[in-house]
Amino acid sequence: MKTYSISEVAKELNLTVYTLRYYDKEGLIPFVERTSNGTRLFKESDINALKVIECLKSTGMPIKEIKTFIDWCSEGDSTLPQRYDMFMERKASVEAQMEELKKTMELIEHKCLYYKTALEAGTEDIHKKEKITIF
Amino acid sequence: MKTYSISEVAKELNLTVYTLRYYDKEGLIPFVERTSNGTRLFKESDINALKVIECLKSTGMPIKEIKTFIDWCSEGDSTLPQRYDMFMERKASVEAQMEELKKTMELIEHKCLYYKTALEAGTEDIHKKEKITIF
DNA sequence: TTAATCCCTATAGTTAACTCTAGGTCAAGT
DNA sequence: ACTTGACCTAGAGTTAACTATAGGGATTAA
Repeated sequence: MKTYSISEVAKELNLTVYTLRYYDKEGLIPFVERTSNGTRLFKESDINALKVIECLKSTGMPIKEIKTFIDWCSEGDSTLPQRYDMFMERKASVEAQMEELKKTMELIEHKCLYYKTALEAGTEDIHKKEKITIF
Repeated sequence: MKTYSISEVAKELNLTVYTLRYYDKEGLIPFVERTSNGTRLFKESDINALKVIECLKSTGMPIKEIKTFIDWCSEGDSTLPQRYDMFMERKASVEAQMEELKKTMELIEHKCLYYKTALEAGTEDIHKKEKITIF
């Protein structure tokens, strides 16, 4: 079975070797095997697991909570309910983040317009006259 | 003109007074006036400015960059191009974040399904048989 | 008038998530 | 034989963004 070195995995996932070792130290990747002298050997499935970890991280989940999930995975079928709930919570969280981003986008787009108009007029005063000032 | 105390503003914006004083120290709200003995008096417009600051923060913009923007605002019309460019960049960034979140959501939803099926079957092995394993 | 409750500053401490350094092992190339 | 360049651990350092503490001033309620 093909394996990858830590630096190959780092490159593939746009992480540093420091980060990967840090994840290991924090218990996120206990399944990664080692050679007799301690060198980590990453399997394809380990890289996939890391992709899930990165996905969870991108939802804003802290590393400690991700570790809890990894621990559940190691414990087997008895933790299926917890893991299901966790992903449902993540889903709700991502939905909320999308809503937030939408609102943010509205304000940002408003400001883009605000500054476009001001730039064309050469002065911000145009908005004071028009009473559309926000800032 | 009506003014607000730091704790009123904190409550309104779901921040702490610590955070507001920290923002002040970092130069994000140089326009907030003071009484003779140093107590901050927030105007309605200051609260609106803080809402814009929170919006920028929610796009992932670091406080130092927000300060740069605030400085530009103080400098007047000569910095309109920079400010316009900044908001256009923010817009692009938020668009990218939305794309990212969408991809994240796909994986999360996939895992929700994965665990729903496993939960119904009582075991994760169902996926090993069906070869839909991801993790 | 005194106690509570707000406000202030300066500065120290915290937390998360890295990021780096020192010191060492091991395999491959010259 | 020796240098280069991967890899390793333990532990120190960094950064951002708070968060809290100590010590003090002003206003208000009893």
